[in-house]
Amino acid sequence: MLDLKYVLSNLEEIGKNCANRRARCDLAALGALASKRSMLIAKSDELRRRQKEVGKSGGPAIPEERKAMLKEEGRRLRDELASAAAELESVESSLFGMLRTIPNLTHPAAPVGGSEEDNRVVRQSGNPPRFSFKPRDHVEIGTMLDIIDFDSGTRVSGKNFYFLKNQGVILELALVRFALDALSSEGFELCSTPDLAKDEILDGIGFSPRGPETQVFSVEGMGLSLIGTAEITLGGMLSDRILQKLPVKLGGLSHCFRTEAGAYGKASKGLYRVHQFTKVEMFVYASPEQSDSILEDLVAIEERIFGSLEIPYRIVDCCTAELGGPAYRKYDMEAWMPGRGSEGEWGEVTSASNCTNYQARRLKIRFKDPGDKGTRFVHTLNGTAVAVSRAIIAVLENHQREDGSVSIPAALRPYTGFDSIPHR
RNA sequence: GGAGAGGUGGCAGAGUGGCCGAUUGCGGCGGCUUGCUAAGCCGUUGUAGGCCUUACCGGCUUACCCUGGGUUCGAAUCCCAGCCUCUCCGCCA
Repeated sequence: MLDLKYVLSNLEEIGKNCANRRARCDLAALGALASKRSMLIAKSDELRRRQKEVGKSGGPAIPEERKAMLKEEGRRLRDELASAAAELESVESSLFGMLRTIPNLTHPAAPVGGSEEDNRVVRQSGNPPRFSFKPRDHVEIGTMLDIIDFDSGTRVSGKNFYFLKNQGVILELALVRFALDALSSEGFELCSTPDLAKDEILDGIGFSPRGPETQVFSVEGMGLSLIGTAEITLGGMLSDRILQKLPVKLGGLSHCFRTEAGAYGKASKGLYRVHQFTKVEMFVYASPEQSDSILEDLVAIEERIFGSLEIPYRIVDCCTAELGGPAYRKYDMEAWMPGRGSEGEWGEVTSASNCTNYQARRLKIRFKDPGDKGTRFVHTLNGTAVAVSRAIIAVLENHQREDGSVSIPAALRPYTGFDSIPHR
């Protein structure tokens, strides 16, 4: 959420930003609600002030007659206050509801554009591998090697669920451990997080837990939802706190659950778009001065991880329309997936965002600036270290051999304990 | 799951209907004292919203004593519900 005062005093900038981001907002209505809110607060404050005054002039030993008058006056104030408070509540709920739909400001260097084609490719590492045979996709490989079982997943849990089996299980754990070790050596504090979180936390991070196009599964009657990413739990971890030392770097392991509502029609074979996967996530609380450069650091870590896995990738600077609500700037990493499309395609495997103070404002995460009295909101950043399901696609498809077996990249072998997955 | 105790400012800990945004101690900050240190003395010290003023400083006001309701002219204080913590018992991966 943006700062209300900032929005009100920079209407033109906000309007332009909303347009760039393809977000709808009615700033005139917002302004009208905001002045109504100020008026109602002033009114309630004044009523409460008089109420206090009346209360104080009470006391135990005053004449009955005067007491009766005070009671009368007090009751009147109470009723007036109740109606003002009710009106204020309704005004605030529409005002803040509206404010929450306004997306974050945008980094001046982020490309302006309305669709994926407007994302800017920043750099590429490696080239798509050349196979002397027709490469298989991961669904075929996974089934052949008996390491992924989609049919059982569908029977037990429904479409877009899966079982990992045999070396597939070990591969998942190896990727997780590999990523955790990488983060640990980068100074991240490791966490394994809850897989469910309170709806208010989801909301603060910018996920809407309810509603028709929600991306998250909710637990009936509990006020809890299955998390779509550990960004939610890691960001919630320090909510309502005043931090002393920045940056705070957390590396979180969790399962991620997504409904993928509205994702019909997009290329989504096999593991690419599933309802549940395991992910190691980076989350950083930083000062406003640090956040730009930390975003670059996060991307560099992602690149080292995929570089070590010997997977060709490219980094894209996401355009305004693709940023989502909270991100100020976002870099996606796309890995080459030889089995995707007819001749292979780039597919998103990680994503790193700087959300500036957009999430921190709602989650009330501040820090003390030693130079300054008072507190300021921190900046939050997040980035994927390894999203296991998509990493498995990239590993299997890039390292496949003609007979269907898969060679394990050297960096991963200490974690798997085997150097290839043979065809059975 | 059952029984008890409790949740107050950075921390400790008073406060059982109006004099309480809250005694006091510690800590923090500023100053005095001091050859240095220790000690002592004086002062100061929460967060957020609204209005006004504004280059800056600031002024007025409201809210916040776990959360949400209620009683009352008036609630940290009384009542109800919930959450959390601690102790004991039971159950369990």
